[in-house]
Amino acid sequence: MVNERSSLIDELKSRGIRITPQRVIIFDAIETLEGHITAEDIYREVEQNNPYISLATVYRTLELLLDLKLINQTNLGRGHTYYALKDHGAHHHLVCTNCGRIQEFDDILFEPLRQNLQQKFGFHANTEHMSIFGTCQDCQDES
Amino acid sequence: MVNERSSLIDELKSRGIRITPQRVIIFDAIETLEGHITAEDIYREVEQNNPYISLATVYRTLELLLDLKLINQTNLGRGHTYYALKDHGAHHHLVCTNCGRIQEFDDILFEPLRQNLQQKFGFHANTEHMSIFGTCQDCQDES
DNA sequence: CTGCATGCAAACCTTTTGCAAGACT
DNA sequence: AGTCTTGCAAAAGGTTTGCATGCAG
Repeated sequence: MVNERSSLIDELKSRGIRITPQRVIIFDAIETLEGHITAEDIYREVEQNNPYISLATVYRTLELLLDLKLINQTNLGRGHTYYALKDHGAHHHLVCTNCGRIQEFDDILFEPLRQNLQQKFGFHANTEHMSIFGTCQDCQDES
Repeated sequence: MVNERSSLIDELKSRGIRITPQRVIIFDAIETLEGHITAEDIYREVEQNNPYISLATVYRTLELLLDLKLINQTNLGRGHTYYALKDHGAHHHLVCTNCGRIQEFDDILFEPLRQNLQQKFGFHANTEHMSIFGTCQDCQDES
């Protein structure tokens, strides 16, 4: 019943954490969906393979992955929490507050600011997953 | 019953929007509290002057101010929505994910990144209210 | 006077939790 | 076998909404 495809599974196994069918299916869904997704997204994806996984299990699995620091958690908008695999690489998001579109940008652009914050405030910015709100090109053109 | 102190009131009046005692009190609270506050913060502040304003009215007033683009809305953590007056000046926040402390930093530090985003992606970053998560000096020293 | 705003309480939505039953190792 | 995980349903927390009443303009 255990599917070896997922790198998350190996990770859990190596830490001696129990592998269940539900977890395997949820991991698959997370890896299939990519990017930042909600618990609901995962639930809907999972339904296609196994209609009997409960939303509570999705949340509990996400919590597990958070504890293991294998995923990130972000609040991009109202009422929804978004999750993303960490090995997705250091990158940040430009969230258009008009159309909702999300673009990624590389961590390197963030480096100067990060250094400044470290120097001036002794603040160590978590550079793994930042979200910047604003207006994207298309929406600027429209107005 | 109308209190002229608030700049928000003038703003609403000039747009022909109805001024009510509740709105006046809520505006005062927002201006007194400053910074990013939750609906609950406002509600508690308001209680001191007038115990009979309902939470629903606070939310409806915040929605009104959002529509008029007089305030910003942000999600700093889980389950809470934060609001801030836009005229609070351009500044950003360093949120320590360890101790919860919030420091402000000036918009000028953000300028290089903003220019980069504009050039490379045509993305107009909303520079009014950014939050960066990380670890503050004190928490780094502890570990 | 008329329409918009308010208060109250119920509805909503997402997320969390208690508990008994079931599965992994 | 023993412990951890799941499902279900209920609870929780923040936010929104319907409706009758009340007030601003």
